[in-house]
Amino acid sequence: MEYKEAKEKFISTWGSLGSLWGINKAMAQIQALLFISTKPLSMEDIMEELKISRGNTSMNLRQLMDWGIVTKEIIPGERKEYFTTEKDVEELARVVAKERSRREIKPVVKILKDVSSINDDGTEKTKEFIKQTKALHELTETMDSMINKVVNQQQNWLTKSLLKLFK
Amino acid sequence: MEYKEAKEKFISTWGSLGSLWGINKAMAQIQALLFISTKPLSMEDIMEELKISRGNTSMNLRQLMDWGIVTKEIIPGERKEYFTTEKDVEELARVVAKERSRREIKPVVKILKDVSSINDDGTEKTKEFIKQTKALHELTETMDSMINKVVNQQQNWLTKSLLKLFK
DNA sequence: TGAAACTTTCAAAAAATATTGAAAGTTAAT
DNA sequence: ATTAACTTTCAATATTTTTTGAAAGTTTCA
Repeated sequence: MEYKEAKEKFISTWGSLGSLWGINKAMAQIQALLFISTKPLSMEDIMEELKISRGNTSMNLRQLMDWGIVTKEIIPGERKEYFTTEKDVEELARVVAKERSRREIKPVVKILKDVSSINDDGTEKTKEFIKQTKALHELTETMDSMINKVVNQQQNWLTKSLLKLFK
Repeated sequence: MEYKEAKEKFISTWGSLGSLWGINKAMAQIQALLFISTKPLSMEDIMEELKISRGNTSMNLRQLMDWGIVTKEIIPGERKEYFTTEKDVEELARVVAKERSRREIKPVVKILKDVSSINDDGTEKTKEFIKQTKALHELTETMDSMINKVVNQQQNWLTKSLLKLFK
């Protein structure tokens, strides 16, 4: 396999994987492109490489910046804006996990807590509802706490310690 | 909050959360409904409660069965088919994690392995590509191995041991 | 075997989501 | 203050995904 083919395969795979980490295709592809680039890229560069429109590029770059994964790079003497992504995979994983926890898991934990706290009127269906949503609440909270613990560790802790632990 | 309101809130929250665990809204809602039900439900029951069509119900029940989360229950003397879901949250988490690993993570790990194995022609861009995709391959493989390790543990191991470890 | 009771399939329709592109907005240099 | 170089916004459009519903299929019982 040649560089060009491998690159295209990587970008498209990473793009379709977007759903797994909760972002859209273009967003994932832009990140993938920056991830393997040896230098910061301009909006033009990205549009050209991925064959997507200016508006699309602009909106998705903003979202990537909101996630904290991509940063603007100002190149002295240049008018254009350039972009780079976090190059360290573990830091990347940490940021993604943290954001998903904040955006998606925490709100759900809150709702599970609320709905599992309804008054027990003694009926079977209410008892079952409380029991099941409580169990879900506890599991979700445990998972979230795990994620956040991992996320707050030092560089390399993730691979080194966890791999030992689980292998 | 009354039972009815809590139930509706739970089902709709769980439904919109579907994306987090990689299934669609109707599928997640059917699972949620079965999860808090005190008895197996028929297709009619589900259609009625969730206000969705027969075809939709049938297709999504099949998918839930493919995932191994929902099972058909034959009630003696009844012509209709009834459905129940796995009621134990940890078993549920285990099944979901295992399926996602198999369906989504493993194929990606394979592609990452392939693309990171291209011939190093000595150019900077090829070197960067190999370095970055290798790092991603390793991380993804580590994560997947963790997930599978957790997934194969005994009942309760997840909550009891991991919580202690991370709290 | 016939027919009632039920489930599955799938083409068409609807809904949700992503993308475009051009106008409006911003910034920096002269 | 003007203009050139660039970015952002957003209504319109395209694409993808989900849902519907009716016809076809299956099963069970008499």
